[in-house]
Amino acid sequence: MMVEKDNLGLSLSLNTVENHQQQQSSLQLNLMSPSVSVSPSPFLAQRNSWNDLFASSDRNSEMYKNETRSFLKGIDVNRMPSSIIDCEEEAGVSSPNSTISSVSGKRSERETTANGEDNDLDERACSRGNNSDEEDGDNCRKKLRLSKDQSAILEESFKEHNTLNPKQKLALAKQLSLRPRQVEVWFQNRRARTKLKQTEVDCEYLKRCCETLTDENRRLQKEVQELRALKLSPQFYMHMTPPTTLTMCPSCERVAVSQSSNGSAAPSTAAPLGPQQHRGLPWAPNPVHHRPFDLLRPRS
DNA sequence: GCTGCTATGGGTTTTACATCA
DNA sequence: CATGATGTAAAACCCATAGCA
Repeated sequence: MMVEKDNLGLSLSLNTVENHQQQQSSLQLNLMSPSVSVSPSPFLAQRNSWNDLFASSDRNSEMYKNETRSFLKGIDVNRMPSSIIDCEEEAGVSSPNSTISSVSGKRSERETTANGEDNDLDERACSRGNNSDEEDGDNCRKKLRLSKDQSAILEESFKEHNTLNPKQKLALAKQLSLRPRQVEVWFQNRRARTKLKQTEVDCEYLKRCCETLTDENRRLQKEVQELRALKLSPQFYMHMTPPTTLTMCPSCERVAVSQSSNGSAAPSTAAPLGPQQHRGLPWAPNPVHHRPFDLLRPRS
């Protein structure tokens, strides 16, 4: 949906706890991205509020681990809606796409006894179990679109948190009359779309960095040429003072020029004093005019 | 034919658990 | 017996891509 594209909830800093290394590496770029906020990821920030509702969604946390274990032991609170289970039981056995055949015996044994997460195995057998498409018969892949209401609720949930723990998934699935697998897939695809959008933003940003650096390079080369031309002129040497000790001001990063020959503390260049310049101190203007990346930083 | 959305299957990473030295 | 190393299975996730509207 086009409307959705503008509402992807993009963020510069997606370094959430569970992100993999590859994601983190790409997202560090975002810290300087000009088109989006530099504040921490909304996903990260919103995780807490979601967790308030659903205990913990962090799969690294002990609470989550315990939850997962409780799923495997078949706690009733995570039981699927009966209608959904019925659908999956019908579809799961006959589908050629079922992953049941590929799992180990141990796993299969658990499927027969456990509720909750393990229903996903059956869900994978038939990708489509929406209540509205009973007439589909053999073919599971029809009427793929979710309703507007379903999409809106999923979108809202995604804004709250871009990943789901089993409880959240089941609750959403029940609320939307979807199978947990469908909710899971929707979130996966939604994360993929977000990442794609972020990649586009990063790409644009890098492009602009490249352009800025090219301009800067051009400018510096021109400056070098001018200086070389000046160097050829004998008058150039007459204005030069011998270099002595150079130190850097820690606050403004300007170069201090202490001239031991005459003891004066005047700046060595003809540049006027800037607003940050320390009057009365021997800080010369910083030879670096500006940093190219600064130009790209978001201006408030 | 193109586009966007949904679903699938394969591969990877993380975690828990069992076994062994 | 406690402990660390290692192997294995399961779960969750990402990614590429197929199928559908």
